[in-house]
Amino acid sequence: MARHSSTQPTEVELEILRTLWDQSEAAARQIHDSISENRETNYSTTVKMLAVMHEKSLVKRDDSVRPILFRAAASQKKTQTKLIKNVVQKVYDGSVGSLVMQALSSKKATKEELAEIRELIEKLDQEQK
Amino acid sequence: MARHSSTQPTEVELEILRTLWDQSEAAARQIHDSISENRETNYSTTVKMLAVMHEKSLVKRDDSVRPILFRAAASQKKTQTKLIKNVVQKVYDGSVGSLVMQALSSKKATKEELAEIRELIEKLDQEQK
DNA sequence: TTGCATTAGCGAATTCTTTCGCTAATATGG
DNA sequence: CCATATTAGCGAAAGAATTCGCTAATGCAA
Repeated sequence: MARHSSTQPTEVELEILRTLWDQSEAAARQIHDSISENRETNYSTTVKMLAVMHEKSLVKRDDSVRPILFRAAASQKKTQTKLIKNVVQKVYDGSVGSLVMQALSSKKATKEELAEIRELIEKLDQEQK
Repeated sequence: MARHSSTQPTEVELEILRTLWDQSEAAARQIHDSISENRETNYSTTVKMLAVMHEKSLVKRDDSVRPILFRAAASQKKTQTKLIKNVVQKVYDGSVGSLVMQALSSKKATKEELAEIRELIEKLDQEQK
């Protein structure tokens, strides 16, 4: 039955989740309109994906109301963390440092971001002592 | 024909690429042995994957020698960069800073890594001035 | 209520990835 | 050179992810 235990969201699923994180709660129609901005797709498809995602417990649905409302089952942060861990594992052999280095040098972060990161590093440095 | 223009390697393809980056050049057999450590799979499958990857131009092959030797078509760094950009785009709305912050705080980097990162930040800071 | 529009659900088709059996080609040791 | 093992290639099947047509259910406005 629950054939998808440790469910990494797929491409389309992620797009749907993104709009849900944005809107916190939405009906199929809104979700569809939202992802339609990037991806040419059919309302039916969106509805189906929502069904699939509900199967996988990626979304929760409130069908006590019409139209049915959807929410992301996991927070954006949690999901991101999982995805990152996955990438780090898959392409950086588990070395977060490498990922960070490369991310930083390949695409510039803003000044503010850099400052923030620097602070974080101070803190981490302390902890490690 | 070339139906895969901007080809993100898939799961298995990545594993194969990883061993190629490691060994720089290898025959199907070696590659197979290498990925067999993690993934239960068949020699035929590996050979087929190599064919597919050649189709997609993910690997180059030298068939002037026997056994045929394979190389990754793109460097590890280039591929990693693409993958990161992709993730950043998909899950962080293009904000490298967010990715870095989260990566750093979710999984600890080593002391050395932190030092390195700190240095990099100094440099980036300078450049931005 | 009735008719029309929107929402929901389902099964089947499509596309992409991964798998493998089977055969052919090539190398190797005796 | 022959027998046997290893390597290469191919097509088809199995598995996912994504798509959509069609129908059913529900809502809404006249």
